[in-house]
Amino acid sequence: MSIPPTQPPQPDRSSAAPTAQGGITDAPPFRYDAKLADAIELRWQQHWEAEGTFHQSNPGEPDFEPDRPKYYVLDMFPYPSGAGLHVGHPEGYTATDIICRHKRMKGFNVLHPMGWDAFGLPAEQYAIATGVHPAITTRKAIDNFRRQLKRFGFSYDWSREFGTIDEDYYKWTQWIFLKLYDSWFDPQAESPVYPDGKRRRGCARPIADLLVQLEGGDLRVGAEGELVHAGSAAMNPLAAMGGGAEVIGLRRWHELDQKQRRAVIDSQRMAYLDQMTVNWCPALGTVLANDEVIDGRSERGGHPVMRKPLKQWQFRITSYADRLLSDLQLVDWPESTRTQQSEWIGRSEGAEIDFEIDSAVSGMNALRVFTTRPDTIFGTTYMVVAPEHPLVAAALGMKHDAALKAYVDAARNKSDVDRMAGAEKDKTGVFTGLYCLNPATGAKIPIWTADYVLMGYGTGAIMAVPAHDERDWEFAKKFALPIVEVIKDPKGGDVQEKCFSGDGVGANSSSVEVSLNGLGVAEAKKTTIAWLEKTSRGVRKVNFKLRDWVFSRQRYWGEPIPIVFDDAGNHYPIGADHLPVKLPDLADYSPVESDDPQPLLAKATGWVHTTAAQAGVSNELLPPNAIVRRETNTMPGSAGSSWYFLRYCDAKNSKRFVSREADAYWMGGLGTPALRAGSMNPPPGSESRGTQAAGVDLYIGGSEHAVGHLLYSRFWHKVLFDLGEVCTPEPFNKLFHQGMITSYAYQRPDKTIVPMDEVNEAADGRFVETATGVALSPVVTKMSKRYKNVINPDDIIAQFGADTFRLYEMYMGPLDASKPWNTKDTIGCFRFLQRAWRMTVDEQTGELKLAPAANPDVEKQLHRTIAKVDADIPRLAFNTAIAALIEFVNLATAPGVTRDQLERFALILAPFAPHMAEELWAKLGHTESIAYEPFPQPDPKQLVDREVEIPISIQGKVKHKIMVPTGADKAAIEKIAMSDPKVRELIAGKTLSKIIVVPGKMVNIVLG
RNA sequence: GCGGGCGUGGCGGAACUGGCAGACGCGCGGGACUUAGGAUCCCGUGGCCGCAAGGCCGUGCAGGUUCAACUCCUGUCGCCCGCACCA
Repeated sequence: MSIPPTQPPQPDRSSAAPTAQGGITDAPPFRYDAKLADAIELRWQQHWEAEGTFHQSNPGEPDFEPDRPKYYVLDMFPYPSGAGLHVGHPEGYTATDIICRHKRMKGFNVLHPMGWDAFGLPAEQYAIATGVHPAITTRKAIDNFRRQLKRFGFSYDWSREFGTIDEDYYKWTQWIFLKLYDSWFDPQAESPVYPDGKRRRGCARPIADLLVQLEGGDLRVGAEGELVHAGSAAMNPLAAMGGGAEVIGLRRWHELDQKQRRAVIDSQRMAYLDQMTVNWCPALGTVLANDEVIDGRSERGGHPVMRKPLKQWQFRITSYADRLLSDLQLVDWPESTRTQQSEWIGRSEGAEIDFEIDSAVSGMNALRVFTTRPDTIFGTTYMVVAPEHPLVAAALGMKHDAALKAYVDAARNKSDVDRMAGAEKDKTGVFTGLYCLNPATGAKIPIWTADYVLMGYGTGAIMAVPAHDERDWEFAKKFALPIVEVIKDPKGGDVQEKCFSGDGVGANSSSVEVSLNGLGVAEAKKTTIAWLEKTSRGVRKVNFKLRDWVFSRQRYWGEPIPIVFDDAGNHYPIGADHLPVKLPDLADYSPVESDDPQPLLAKATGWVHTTAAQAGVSNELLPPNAIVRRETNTMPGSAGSSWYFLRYCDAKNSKRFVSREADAYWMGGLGTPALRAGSMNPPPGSESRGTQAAGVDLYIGGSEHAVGHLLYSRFWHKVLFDLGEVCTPEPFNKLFHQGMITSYAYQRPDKTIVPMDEVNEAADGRFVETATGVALSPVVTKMSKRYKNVINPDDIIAQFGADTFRLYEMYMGPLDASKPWNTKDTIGCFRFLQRAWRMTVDEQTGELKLAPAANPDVEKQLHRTIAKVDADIPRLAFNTAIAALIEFVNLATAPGVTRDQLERFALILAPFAPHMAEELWAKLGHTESIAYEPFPQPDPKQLVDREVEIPISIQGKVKHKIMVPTGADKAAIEKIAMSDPKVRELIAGKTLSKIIVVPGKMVNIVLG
């Protein structure tokens, strides 16, 4: 490193210059105002950039320091929009920057990268609106974001920067897609070893392994193409149901023809192509994932979303449901986020039960249902199937029923908005004309169809027990179906009046085969399932709400899916050595608004039609000159963000998506050799729940990603872990969500909101609408263009500088709380920096002015401040750390600080206000950046006083205070208290009942 | 409806494991320096009573546990976030 400037840049103040507050000033030349802050900050930002101060090398690189422990701090990378940075971005980014700067000073190798989540719908839509190619607008937005982030002085290692739209990057996104394409989930196999030393059951394996097992005869193929273990134990319990051990239609691999074999393999892939009902948004011209649909409307734009059958690429995330759920226990995440994920996964235990159909329906003799309440089977008085259930189509095929047909058609054509609105309204439904038999009672019961039963969950059919299920009860009441009580409410409620879904005792539940009478719910469930399994009428079953991840989008601005098709519609992967499949240029990339999905890339006809050799398909799969058609769907926005944290570890690698060494070091959690060998304790501040799962040490971002991004990333990471490509089962060890920064807005009495620039503040502090004079009340809302209450970070930096901005956002309140921005309050942080500056720098000359000798009170307070800041930073309690810094300056201003004290103060200020800290550090004569100087240690002796003041309470109320020696025991304190004249006076003439002494804390005297 | 979280001065917030409620900042009041101040500095600032000393009240509301409750328990009201016919 070169010698940094020791003189501050001389700002232009030749004439009366505007101050931060815009008035005319004759302020001294070295006053810390907006102009000087700007000069200092730009000077240091240029210096850091020129010197590569925050470049962090990887293991194996020349200047890598292997003896230091590692710490990987990740921000959720931004989606660069044309609007530029929002004040919400720097909130999380400042927090991580403080952590990183602190860790560096504590001797860690710190990985702190930044990049761009740049594919996606908004850029495409903006491009459509303006007619400019999304690549151009996106690059421009990235440049602006980068400029803004650099202006905050964040200590990113910019050498690792990339965007998801970079060919070097999406090449590997496509490579991961192919990894998923070329693997299957083996429920019998065990995962690689977790950091806890154990393996987990159920693991992704290469398709090649599946072929070996099929060819070797270990696996056979069932009637419906499912895999069955040759050892007779069915992999799919359903296959064993009904047919007993002798499974009909079990075939060996060599008995299958080419087409059948392909179908079996393709149906096992982790990435598979299948017809499914999708969320189709006609207005956006694309399919959306479940988490992109809010209340039946698109998350972006709020357009209606329809259900539509479509062939789509999907990921078998459901096969990981169990591990995604149980591994949540390994990570140090907010409770609310873990709860959200586990509810999204939605595990429920119950049984699948076959009800014999008591009507002649061709090809169907049983109706299979899923229930979590098998214990209520005796109370089943009717059945309900979803309108899309095959049984309904069968019923319609047998006999014309106008009412039934009308109902089914209506349900099919309903958008999700309408169907969900139905949830609020009455139950609807139609009798199908079919009956089945209750296996418990033998009673003949009707089969209805109703849209409150969803085809996508369970088997799309339920056994209705109106006595003990709220929804069934409502339906039964409406259609006058019988309600039979089979669980006695201990409180004696009447199920004809109100359904009872709590725990109680079985009743009316006895047959020749089984009796549940007198059993509690849990016991009755067990008994029922045992009976069902014994009589082959049903099996224990676990269901999940989680659906497979739909991965096809009909958009332009996304990663192409590296697949081609032959004439017969068979798909083939593109060889890894032919990646990336580059996104072709399109003359016209506007969407085709249509009820019938049209991928945009189909317009690139020259690109779509190619040969196997040109596309890069292995000639083992297809002859080189075979005519093929490229996949025209693209990947969703969540593709690139599902693994970007891995790329940062080794961003320039052209051989692998991340080198094994870089992954092991940065993601491994036990990066330091000494730590790995157990010869060193983890450094203080690193003790989290973590290293059970390892991964990124700290990940900060918004809670809106609690299910989408954070679940998808976990899934990809687990597949890569199972396939041996990465070394940890979880990507993010500690997760933290910053709260939303809101803003004030003004509300009329009718609750409508007035834009900020149409509001006047009256002299008495009340607010009125300028146009009407109507009185308004201030409310806290999301920042929004509509309310004109959006704060632009550039404006704040221009007014106060980046150090003030950083301090203010961290000082507003707890990091995870939602807080209102109040520009007025920023002045407090600005004044703090100004006072700190004035305390040590002569405002006329710019020279340091230091006290010749240390004031003991200042010294003591400095040690306490160091201890407080050092403890608060790892807790992410920046607001209280900053308060402590302010207190120190307030106390030290009058006596002044010595050179030695200023050094320590600059060091503890550095994580928060790095520019001023560097400036002071340089003024102190240092030639190296403050960034890697050791964080000061407090002297423990300075942290305790010889005497402490403790309160004396009488009857629990503080009446007096006394001084006692630190460490005095109960007896000593009681003696001091009782001999104190004031205390004697207070208790004179009263009867003592009890004296409670908490050493070092307080004394409470209880009178009789 | 279900799940999670939160209610503390005029405002943002602090208070570690039950032990002095209101740290720190904004705002406000007073003063200093000033031709001037929307700059800067100093003092004060939860409410009520009192000249003062001091007293009483006070962490959404109502109870409870405790020598002691912002903190724990029960009930209740309000706000925010997530999920929402998942059988």
